[in-house]
Amino acid sequence: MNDIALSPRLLHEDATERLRDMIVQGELAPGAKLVERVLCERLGVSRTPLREAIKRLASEGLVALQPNRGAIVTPLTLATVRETFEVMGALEALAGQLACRNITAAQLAEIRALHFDMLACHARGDLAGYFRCNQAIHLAIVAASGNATLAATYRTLNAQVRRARYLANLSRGRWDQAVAEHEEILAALAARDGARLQRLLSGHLGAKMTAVLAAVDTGGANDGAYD
Amino acid sequence: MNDIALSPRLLHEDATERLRDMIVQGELAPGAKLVERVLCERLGVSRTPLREAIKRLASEGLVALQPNRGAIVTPLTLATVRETFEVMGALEALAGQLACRNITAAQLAEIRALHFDMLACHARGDLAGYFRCNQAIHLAIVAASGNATLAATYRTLNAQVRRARYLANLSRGRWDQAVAEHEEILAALAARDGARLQRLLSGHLGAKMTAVLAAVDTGGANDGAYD
DNA sequence: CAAGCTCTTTTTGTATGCAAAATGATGCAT
DNA sequence: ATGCATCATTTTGCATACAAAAAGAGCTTG
Repeated sequence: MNDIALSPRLLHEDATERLRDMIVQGELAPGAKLVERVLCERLGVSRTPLREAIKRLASEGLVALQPNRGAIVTPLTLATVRETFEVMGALEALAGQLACRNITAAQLAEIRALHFDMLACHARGDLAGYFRCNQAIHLAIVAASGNATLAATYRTLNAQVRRARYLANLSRGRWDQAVAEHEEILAALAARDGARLQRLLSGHLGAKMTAVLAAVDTGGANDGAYD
Repeated sequence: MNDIALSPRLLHEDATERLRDMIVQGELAPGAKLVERVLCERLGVSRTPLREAIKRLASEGLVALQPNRGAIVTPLTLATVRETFEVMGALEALAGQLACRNITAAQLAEIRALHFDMLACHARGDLAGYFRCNQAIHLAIVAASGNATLAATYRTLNAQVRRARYLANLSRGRWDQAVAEHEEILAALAARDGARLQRLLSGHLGAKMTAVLAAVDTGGANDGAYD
């Protein structure tokens, strides 16, 4: 009858997700050593699934393996953040172009709804909520491209950028600017203007990168990851 | 004295590489089931490092995990091949743009040398050699971008495309065309004409995709993966 | 003969044990 | 004290043992 089998959660998958979250949220700081015994206790699994999780995260670039010396959380350098933004910019530009061809009315409506949610958060000064909406919009555009490989690649790189969020905050000026950029992005998408959307997304990502780099560089109170 | 320690090869890294090669070269066909005991014998390792290797390849997209039912080699569908080409096209375009800014004289000289090697293979009708040179050129351009994240992402996706090589061959007409395109690419790179290089690489990848898709679709004797 | 049931075998997922490498502590000589 | 050799401890890497799930064989029943 009930074929909606709750997928039998495997320990190593669970461990992978939780460990990834711990890294993205900065609970495990960049450069921190991953001591197997400690993480086993914290996650309540044995070393075998934990080690499998670590190997997966290594392939995602969140963890660096050190032969015979375990693993560390990948350090977040200015160079890698800039590199990641460059690649994500190209991917989002492509996604925008494809989305203009492939997006459905329902998908566009959902993005528009998320856009207004985002405006509401901005008006209230709710930065955390704004961040969630913003992420959802970008992921929705990427999903609307209809290219699953693109979406998967984007998500993997995005994890790297999200880590920066916990190192810096967002200036009011940059925040306002980001919202204005989103207005234009939505308009271009609704008009199915692929070339324009591509330019806007590229510029948007570039500005975001500049903000994040400046924030990270000054060890400062700025977080471009919100826009 | 001798600190040049020959890196102590770890079994799981070795297993990862060999398993990846087996998949890329089609020794393990798309959709094939990965039976742990069999692979352990073939690779001469126990299940622990083998399973770690499988997890890594899962994150690279070469393997699909099936909870409680092991893993299979990711099927190669037309859709995923097309998707992968689309993403790689965007990445190469970005790489070309960056390479025009960052490439060193030595790097350019090496690419030029590879280009002539490639012409030699083409003249001799040495398809395998041509393929090697061609891959080396594209990887060198990506490397010359100076963006390591871009290079790593590119390599991961490239593994997917290389699998198609073992499903199809390359027509003479397409081969000649590809060589002509490479002439233009080299010229644009030497002239540091980023915009033009971007267009050329995009078009080149697009043509390659068309060739591969046609070849794969007809189950045919065509292999765009060579160009 | 098809469909379903039970029992066996195989395969996967996880925990644990053991050996090698790395880390840290102790003592010694300078 | 400082540098360094030696030894104990810890940690990693790998193999294996055990349990649960899936796959398969053979029987039964409609």
